[in-house]
Amino acid sequence: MSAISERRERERAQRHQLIITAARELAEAEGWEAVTTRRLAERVEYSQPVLYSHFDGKDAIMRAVALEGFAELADRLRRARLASTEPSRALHAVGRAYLDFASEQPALYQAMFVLPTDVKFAHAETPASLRAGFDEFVSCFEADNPRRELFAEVTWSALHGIAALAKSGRIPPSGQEERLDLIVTRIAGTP
Amino acid sequence: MSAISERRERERAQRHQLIITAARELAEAEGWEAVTTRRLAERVEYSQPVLYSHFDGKDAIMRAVALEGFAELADRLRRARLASTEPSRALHAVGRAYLDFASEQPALYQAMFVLPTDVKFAHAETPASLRAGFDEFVSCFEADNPRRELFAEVTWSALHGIAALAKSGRIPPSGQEERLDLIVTRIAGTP
DNA sequence: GCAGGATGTCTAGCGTTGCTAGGATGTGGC
DNA sequence: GCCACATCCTAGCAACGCTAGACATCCTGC
Repeated sequence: MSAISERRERERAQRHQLIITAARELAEAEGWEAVTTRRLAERVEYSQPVLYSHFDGKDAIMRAVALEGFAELADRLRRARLASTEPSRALHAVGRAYLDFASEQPALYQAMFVLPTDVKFAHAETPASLRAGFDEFVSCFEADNPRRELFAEVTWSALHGIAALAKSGRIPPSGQEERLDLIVTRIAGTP
Repeated sequence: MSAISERRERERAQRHQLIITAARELAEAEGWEAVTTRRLAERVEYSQPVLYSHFDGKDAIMRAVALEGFAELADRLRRARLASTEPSRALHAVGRAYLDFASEQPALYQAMFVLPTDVKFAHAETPASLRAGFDEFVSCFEADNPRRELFAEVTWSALHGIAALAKSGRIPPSGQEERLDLIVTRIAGTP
């Protein structure tokens, strides 16, 4: 109520964000398997139990990181789509932005789309930013296409496939551009 | 050298396979996170250190399970391709066989294509069965298509994308058939 | 100004993980 | 029959996620 408790709440929110950022940086630097509650606590210069006063556990921290990623991804996809001069190239631009995001921040991408999660996808409780990111793909298809949601879903899935396989070393990371071209031209039907 | 040591070697090989099978069954029943060295040892009715006399650690066991999966998958894909009467439907048949494999044995699929691995893909040391599985996709495209390897790679990646996202609950598992249709018709170009 | 209560943080510890050292057991060869 | 060797198990290590309970600190009301 008082100014004091307001200040405390503010500090608490800052620390909350500090934990998320630290977890994200640590994961990006050394992978999620290196993100232990002990190391994370040391990094934010608090003891372990403090983490549990902010989050329900390690999974909840990863969830918070993923949510941050959804918002950033949606923003990048949106800007890529709007920046593409001709609409026929929009899907290509969005696809490249998606792949860039995945390769530039592999740990973040992993938390969002690979690791087990309880975030709801395609559901009433789906985070708005996640839905917004998906809608960027949908917007790349003609509004009168009754199957545009399906097209968007499959395009996204295909991009996820090459992103995931490239990250884990199962396909050479060098050919992503060629694969993107093929996916876009074949699925969007714009040769 | 003697018959006795031969028998011992035979028993050892049996136990080796027993460990792999037990790990696979346990993973399929309760997920890989439930496959601990203790539980696995209990299941094969030996003590923990015995596992380490056969494998270099838990990762090596998962690797052995994955290798078994590669052979089985290649076999299923091959039979699906050969069973399809018209060549134009071959890719569809192989794709469905791939998705069936992934959904019927999710833990096995995960060890093969999702979890971190040091198995070499698209490399000189690539296991023959893995290469054989990939070649089934390649064979679905015309031999005179100079980009058939790329087409196969992208088709496989797209199928992996929908398989992985469906398994982790990120797309509804119910629409796989529709997605398969779209991938095959758009990429193979056979409407 | 000072006691009382609430809030916040830490130390210490529990059960489990992957993995390993060293001792006990039992078999094979001379 | 005895020694040497191979095999296997008990016991333990460090690190993991997570939590209970003690300690300190700060705000409130008299």
